[in-house]
Amino acid sequence: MAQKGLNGFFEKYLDETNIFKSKKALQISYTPETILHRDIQINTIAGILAPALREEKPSNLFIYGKTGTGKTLCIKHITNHMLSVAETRGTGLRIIYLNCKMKRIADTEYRLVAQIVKEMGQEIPATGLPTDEVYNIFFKLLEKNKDKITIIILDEIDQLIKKAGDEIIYNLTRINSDLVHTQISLVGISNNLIFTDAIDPRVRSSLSEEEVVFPPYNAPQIQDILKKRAETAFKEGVLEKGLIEKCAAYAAREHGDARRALELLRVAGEIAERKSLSKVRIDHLDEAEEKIEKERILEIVKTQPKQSQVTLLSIILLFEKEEKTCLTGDIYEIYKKLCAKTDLRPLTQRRVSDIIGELDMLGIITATVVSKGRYGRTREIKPNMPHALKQKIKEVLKEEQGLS
DNA sequence: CACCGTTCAGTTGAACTAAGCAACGGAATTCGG
DNA sequence: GAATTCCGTTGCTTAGTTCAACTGAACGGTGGA
Repeated sequence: MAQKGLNGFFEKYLDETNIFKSKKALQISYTPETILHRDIQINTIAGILAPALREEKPSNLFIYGKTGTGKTLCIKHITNHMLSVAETRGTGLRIIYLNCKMKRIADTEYRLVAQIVKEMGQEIPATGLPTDEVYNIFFKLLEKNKDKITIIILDEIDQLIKKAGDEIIYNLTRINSDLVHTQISLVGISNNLIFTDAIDPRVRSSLSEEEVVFPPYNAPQIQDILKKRAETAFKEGVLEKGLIEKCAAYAAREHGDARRALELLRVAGEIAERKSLSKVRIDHLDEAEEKIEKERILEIVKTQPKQSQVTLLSIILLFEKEEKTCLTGDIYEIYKKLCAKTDLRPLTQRRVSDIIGELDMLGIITATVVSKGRYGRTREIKPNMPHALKQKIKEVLKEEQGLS
C-alpha cells in the first residue's frame, strides 16, 4: 500500500516538472553569458585590469555597490575571460577570489593570509604560526610561482577591515616592493559606500587607485534581467502575466537587489511546483518572500555559536514576557538562568554585550544604545522578525540547547 | 522657568589570561653494521 | 654511530575576562525673573 503510494508519487513528480525548464539559471551561482545593464562597469573594470594580460601590474581597484547589484558576478565574469585569454597566450596570471564575510574563514589578518595561501595550494595550520611566518610562506609561494601578476579579489572587504583593522591592506600593498618576479593587485569589493571614511587615508589611497561604482538596478532593468533568466529557466507560458513586473517591483523596493529578485522568482516557482500547479501566480510571490526571509534567519540562527544562541533565546523569552523593548541587564539575568539550566558556563556581561552587538549586526535583532537619563545607559533591544518565526526559532533553539 | 552638576547602568577600549596549536631542539630509543 | 621517535619548551593566535574610563540625558537643586 505504502509502496504503491510512493510509486505514484514519483510518477506524479516526473509528470509535473512542467514549471521549470532549467532551474540552474535562477541559482545564485549561475553566471549568464551576457550581463545586462552593466556594460559601462564591465568595460571600465576590464580596462583597468587588462594590463595584467601584458604582464604589467594593474592598478588596485575598489568596487562599491549595494548587495545584488552584480559586483561579484561582473568581476567573476571578467576574470574568467581574462584567465582563458591568459591561458591561450601562456601569460602567467593568477586570480584569487576570497569572500571575507565568511566567519572563521577570513575575518582576521592571520586567517585571511592563511586562506590566500590555501587557495594557492598549500595547507596552513589554523593557529600556532606567527602571522609574519604566514606572510613569509605567502611571499615565497608568490616568488616560486611563475605567474607574473596575481590579482587578489577581496569580496565584502568592509567586514574584514571592520573586524581586523586596515593593516592587512597596508601590508598586502606593501608586499609589492619586495617582490621581484611577480606583482600583486588588489580588488576590494564593498557593499558599504561610507566605510572608507573609517580607514587610514594612506591605505585608502593605495587601495583605491581606481574606483568603480555599481548603482542599484531600477525596476525596468530588473525586469529585463528577470525576463532573460526566466526564458531559460521556466517553460513557456507558466508565468502568470505581470508576475515578473511585480517581482521586479518587489526587488526595486529593496534597493534594487537583483539577487533577491531572482531568488524570489525561483522560490515562487518551487512553491507552484510543489503545489502541482501548472502556472506560477502572483500571490506565490508573497509566499515566497515570507519563506525566503524565514529560511535566511533560521539559517543564521542555526549556525551561530552556542553562546549567541542562548543569548538570542534569552532575548526572545524576555521579549515575550515584556512585549516591549528590553534592556541588556534584564537579558543578562535571563541568560544566566538559562546557562545554569543548560550547564553552560556563563560569559561575563562584557562579552554578552558584544554578542548582542553581533546579533544586531546580523540583523536578527535591533539594538540601539539609549541613555535613560540618570537611570543609566543601555541598549534597547527587540527581536527583528515576525511573531510566527520567533516561535519557530524558539523551538529550534530550545531543541539545540536541550531544554524544553 | 532655565540652567547646571550629579548619577546611573551599561558601553567601550585596552590590557591580560587560558586554551590550543606548531615548530624546534634535545633526550631517549631503535636499528643496522 | 646514525636515524627515528618522543617530549618539553617556546612562541603564536584567538576567545573571553578584568579593569577602568567614558557616556549622555533625566533628576533635582539652584538662582533669577
